[in-house]
Amino acid sequence: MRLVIAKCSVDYIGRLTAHLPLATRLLLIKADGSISIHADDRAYKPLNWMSPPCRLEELEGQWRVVNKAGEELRITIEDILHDTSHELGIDPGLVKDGVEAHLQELLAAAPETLGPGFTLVRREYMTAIGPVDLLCRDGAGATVAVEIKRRGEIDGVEQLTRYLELLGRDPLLAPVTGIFAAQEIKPQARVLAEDRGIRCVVLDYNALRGVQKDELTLF
Amino acid sequence: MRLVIAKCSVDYIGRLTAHLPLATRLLLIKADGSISIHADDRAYKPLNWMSPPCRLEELEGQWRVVNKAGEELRITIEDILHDTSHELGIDPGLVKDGVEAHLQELLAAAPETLGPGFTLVRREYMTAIGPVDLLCRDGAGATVAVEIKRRGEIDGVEQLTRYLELLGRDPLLAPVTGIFAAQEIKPQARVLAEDRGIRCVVLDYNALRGVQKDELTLF
DNA sequence: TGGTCAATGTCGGGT
DNA sequence: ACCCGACGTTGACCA
Repeated sequence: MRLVIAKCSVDYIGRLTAHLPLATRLLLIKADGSISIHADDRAYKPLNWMSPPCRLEELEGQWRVVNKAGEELRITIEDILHDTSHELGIDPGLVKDGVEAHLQELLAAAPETLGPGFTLVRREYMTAIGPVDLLCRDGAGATVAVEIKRRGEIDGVEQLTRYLELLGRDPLLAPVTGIFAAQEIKPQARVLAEDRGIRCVVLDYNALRGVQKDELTLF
Repeated sequence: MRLVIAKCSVDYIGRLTAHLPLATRLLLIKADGSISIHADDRAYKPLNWMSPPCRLEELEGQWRVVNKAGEELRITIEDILHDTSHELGIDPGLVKDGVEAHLQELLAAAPETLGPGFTLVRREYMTAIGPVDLLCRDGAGATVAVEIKRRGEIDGVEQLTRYLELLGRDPLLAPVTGIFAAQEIKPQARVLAEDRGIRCVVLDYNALRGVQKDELTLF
């Protein structure tokens, strides 16, 4: 990893055109060849960047980065104030807990959370337009499609609606009802869902984890 | 801006929980108080970060970053290999060209691109569920809602469908037809749109710019 | 490779 | 502060 503080201007010509006027910035060159240009604010986002795979051609006062798609970053260097390189090695990577996949896992292990007598048919039930998070049967044996979100918003309701429309045409499954399950459901999403006859269920991650733990202690 | 290369492990407790095992990484501390932790790959995304506003408390071998929402980043420092600070000043900021706003601007100036006799009623026509990109009238005087995208995908069709449903209930506007206009329209989005009676129009950014330029030269 | 979806999405604008 | 939509979204996963 190479860290360069430089007075520079930048032009990007690719999916759009963008220009950065002359100023002092951080140029962050990584071992995979990627480069990002940071100002002294916004933790997350560089002002400009080029993702790998790409190639950096370093000329006098003019750096040029190009990728396969023909996108180009042109960095005009006025002055270099700092230039150091550091050996970092391969990172062991990030371990996450609490994302949607875990909610799905926990709910698949405890479908009765959604209603009495609920049983799981399949997780990630494939359809032509994408996978349904959970396919269940309710206490009466009717098919229920479940869309799981961390935060339930309108997009999620639309997604579930598309699945319901498709699944409802399958005579082996019809009639199919829907459940929109999330840790938090935005009011507008709830209105839209209920207007379409989709039941909303608010999930408690810790409680679900507790349920699973209790079940584990049975063995 | 402060650049630290350190052997560290990191824990994030917030919207989710995440852990980074011990390794050498870049800690990027910006003037606005934000911090991001980078490995030697992936141009764009840090492994971990905290967005401003947040506060960094620096103890012996243990950094702690917290924000208003109670999210926390705990950085355990094993060894510091590099530590420099640099004055960057305020960045003049990025100038973009070719984003959706420009497409909308150009199309608003040349509504006849969408069909003979088309006229503009309003850009960003407000509704209860959000702004319609363009509201037009066709050659026969009927209302047309136009959704503009750089890349037309299913989400955009859903969005336009919601607007059409709402606008169609307004007796002053009804009946309302829809146009899905984009520089590129994905096949699945086209199928969905046309299935719902929405016309698809592929836009040529350069041609549109040409039209506008021609009009400008008339004056 | 292309399609679909999640994300600690981030960011900006309007109400 | 909430809501909504764009983003060079990025990134992962699966057919």
